[in-house]
Amino acid sequence: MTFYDSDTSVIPEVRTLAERVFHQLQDAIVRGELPPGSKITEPGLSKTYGISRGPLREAMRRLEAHRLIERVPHVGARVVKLSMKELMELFDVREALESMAARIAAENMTAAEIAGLREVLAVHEQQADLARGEAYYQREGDLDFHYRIVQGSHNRMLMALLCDDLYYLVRMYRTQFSASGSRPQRAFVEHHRIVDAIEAGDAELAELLMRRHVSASRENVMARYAASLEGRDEPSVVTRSVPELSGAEQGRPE
Amino acid sequence: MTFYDSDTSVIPEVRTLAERVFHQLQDAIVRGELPPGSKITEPGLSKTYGISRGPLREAMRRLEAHRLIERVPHVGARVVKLSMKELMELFDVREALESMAARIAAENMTAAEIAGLREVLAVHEQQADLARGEAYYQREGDLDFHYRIVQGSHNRMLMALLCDDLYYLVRMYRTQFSASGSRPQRAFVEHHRIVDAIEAGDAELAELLMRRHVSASRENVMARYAASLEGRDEPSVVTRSVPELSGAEQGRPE
DNA sequence: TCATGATTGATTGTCGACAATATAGGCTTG
DNA sequence: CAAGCCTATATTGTCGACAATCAATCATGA
Repeated sequence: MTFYDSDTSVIPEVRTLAERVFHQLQDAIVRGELPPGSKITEPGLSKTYGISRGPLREAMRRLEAHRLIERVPHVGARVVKLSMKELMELFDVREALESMAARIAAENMTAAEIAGLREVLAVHEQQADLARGEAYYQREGDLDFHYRIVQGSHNRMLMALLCDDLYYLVRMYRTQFSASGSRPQRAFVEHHRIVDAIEAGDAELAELLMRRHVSASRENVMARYAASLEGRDEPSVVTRSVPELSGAEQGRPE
Repeated sequence: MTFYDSDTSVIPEVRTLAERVFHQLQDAIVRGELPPGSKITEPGLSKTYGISRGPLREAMRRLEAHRLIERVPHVGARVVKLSMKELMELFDVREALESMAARIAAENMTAAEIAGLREVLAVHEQQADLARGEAYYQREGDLDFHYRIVQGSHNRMLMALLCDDLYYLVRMYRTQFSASGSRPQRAFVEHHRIVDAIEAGDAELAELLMRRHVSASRENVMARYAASLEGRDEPSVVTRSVPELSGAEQGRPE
């Protein structure tokens, strides 16, 4: 049970049909059930989820706002397909935003929140011992760690941008590029040092370390991508064909 | 004629009714015609703009995504009202994002783009000579300057976040807090130095200067706010009552 | 007089149907 | 045989009406 599941995925607000189907679609996209680039049609999803096109359009509009789908007027919508360039752009934005978050968190985080952070790290350490190759939990845990620091900034705008928008894209990229966790030890150490800086109230150091941490993650992804282009030894960038859900069609958006 | 007007406000896409009324509403909110905190109702706007509730709901959903209105299920929507805390949060995010944008822009901007930047600064200088007290154009020009640098980063995600979302909030704050431009000379100098760094390809310096520039602007706003709280000498934070458009009601959202 | 409850009014959520537009395929023509 | 046009179909955009929910008002009782 990860932290962000407890307040975003599991029954966040079931007040309206549009809300419900929005979260269902969001989950389907992030999990890879609706593969990137696949065309999604309103009548299709309408029948699949058993609702009218009204609330469905509203859900799709929200998905578009969160950059999970792309719509073209009078043409249709497709699940967003992150190119390597866009993925690097995402890392740039994360670096800028999360380093700022770490800086503010170092100034504002409560003792309880810091304790929670330490607890998360402890859980990671256990999982790192158990699941050596299966680094999936580690990666989800990594996101959990970043989640808590952003929340620790107590900056609602940062939280909205990172937690509500960008992190869904990050999770989506992990399924799209089938990113099994590399460099787990290094990341562990970096996480610990960041928490140390936050606990010491050293805002500048926390910012610097977070910046380096995200940047290192970016370079790691970039290196794996470059390696996968020449020698196909390391299986990283594979567009896995996933069973379709509603007229999923692996086509080029442009 | 500002730069961003040429590709966001003036007839951006008239493909659908929802698009058109979205931009109309966006403009009305930013210009202050729909005052912050006022409740907007679907039948009201529906009659005002002469369209059905369908496309209107779509437009409102987009406004919500851009953080210009806030919706509560089964209750209604209100124009967002920036508190001082949220305004400071906005400056934090701007500082993080725009400093990153300046860094990338210093690496990627073309000679033509840099020339355009210089031209913008030249226009500002003229306007600073002409309209001394009326610094409104200067402020809009300031936003124009920032706009071009973000575009110079060639980072679509940064452009989307800053130009499509945050800058509308910034313009809205300027009407909400009736921010007439202070510290114009200082800002001029800072702008020039930033362009110098970009032209020299000094990414680190451009980043640092932009960070300081945004931070200084933040501190300036903060100081004016603090001053307006004690002595009412300097007229800055005034919630001006604007003529209503459709059932505008100056009520507290919570 | 004040608190509490039901009732009424309005607003939002949802649905099905019609009109406008774009894509795909076949047909005609050079 | 290829290229361009035209038609047909499916999808999107828009509309009006009905149902569900919330806020305010008014009546009632302590």
